[in-house]
Amino acid sequence: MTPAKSSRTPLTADDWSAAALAALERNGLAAVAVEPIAKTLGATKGSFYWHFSGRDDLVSAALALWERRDTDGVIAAIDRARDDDDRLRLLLRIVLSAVVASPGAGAIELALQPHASHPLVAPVLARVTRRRMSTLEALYAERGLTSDEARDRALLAYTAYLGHAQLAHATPDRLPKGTAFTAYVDRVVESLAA
Amino acid sequence: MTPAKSSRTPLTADDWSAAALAALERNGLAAVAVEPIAKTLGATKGSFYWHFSGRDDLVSAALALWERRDTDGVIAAIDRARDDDDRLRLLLRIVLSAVVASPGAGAIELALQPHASHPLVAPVLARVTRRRMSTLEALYAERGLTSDEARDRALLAYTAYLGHAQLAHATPDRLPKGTAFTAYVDRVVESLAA
DNA sequence: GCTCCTCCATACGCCTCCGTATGGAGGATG
DNA sequence: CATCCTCCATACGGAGGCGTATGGAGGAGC
Repeated sequence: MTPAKSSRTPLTADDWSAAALAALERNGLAAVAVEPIAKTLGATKGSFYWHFSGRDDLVSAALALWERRDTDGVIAAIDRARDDDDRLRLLLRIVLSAVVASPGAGAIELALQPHASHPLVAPVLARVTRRRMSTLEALYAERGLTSDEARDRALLAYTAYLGHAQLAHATPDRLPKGTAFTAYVDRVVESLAA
Repeated sequence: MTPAKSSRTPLTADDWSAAALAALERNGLAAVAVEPIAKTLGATKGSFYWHFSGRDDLVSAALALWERRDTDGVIAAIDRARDDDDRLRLLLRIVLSAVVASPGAGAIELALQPHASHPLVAPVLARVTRRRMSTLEALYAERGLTSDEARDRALLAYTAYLGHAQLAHATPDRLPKGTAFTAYVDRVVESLAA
């Protein structure tokens, strides 16, 4: 059996952050509540207030974790792609497919929508949006578009992604399934990258 | 002055529904709470429980109000348009512009996102999405597209609208302003209607 | 083996919201 | 003017969340 007998390994702040992010992803910002999350971790508030100063602290940690995981990750993957690949099409295909493949992808920005002006949420949301759009804009500029054109195209591509994620989570039955879905993604990618 | 002296006119269930919808629009489903809304109406729970059976009843009423106001309204406006107008472009232009013109447009579907699977929310969201997409699909079919093509194009147009609304509310500074905005809308409409 | 330091459980008071009980003001109705 | 019915205020109990106080278990270091 596992080494420890009954004494479990101590919880870390990251454990709490991850649990908070999971709660945020599934049930919205209101679900980032100390006592319910403590229950899922098999702990009590005593542990929480040792690692964090309060609920706001936990919310901030979860948002920071999201920013690192979902935005830095994708952007880094694209940067790592071979330069002569069609990185724009690659990026679009990755993110549009991920929304249905991995259940949590794109769920956080949706969960944050009702709290876009929340003092803890707003700066993170602004940063994530700006970085994502800059990446898109650069990819369009790479293809020879003017600055204005690249900006508009990046805008349309990003709004299409956001709406795609929204639809996939709220009313998934509206999206085609199986091969029809990949065909649909192909058409969208072509439409956005043409 | 107004007819009544100090005695205010009695509240109706619609007053509560409208206040609930406003709260939902601004602060999410969690803000549809009896006591805070009572405060904004200058009343107490005593009034509320006269008109409604409980909180769920109020939520349902607000959702029904939204469905009537935001979806029936737009679809009816399009149906009323002269047949030889380009109704697809008209619709797209209306909804894309409304998102920034009237602050509340498109805000409810965003506020509902974290609760898409909520038993009271899910059916309304499904109905609204289905009807909107059917309308779009019919407009594309009108232009001679096949059924499959029309469905895919409607899907892309609707996701672009959703994402546009999301961006406009969460990070409005990412959208161009003034004449640049109308130019952007023109390009999006052309891209979607071409 | 004693001490200290880390990590956490328990217990408490407070606040906010839900839902219920109860009574009362005020117009309608005879 | 007495009565009834509509609409609502007040007051209460309960649930669940936040933050604090306090003590204790258990390993690290000497």
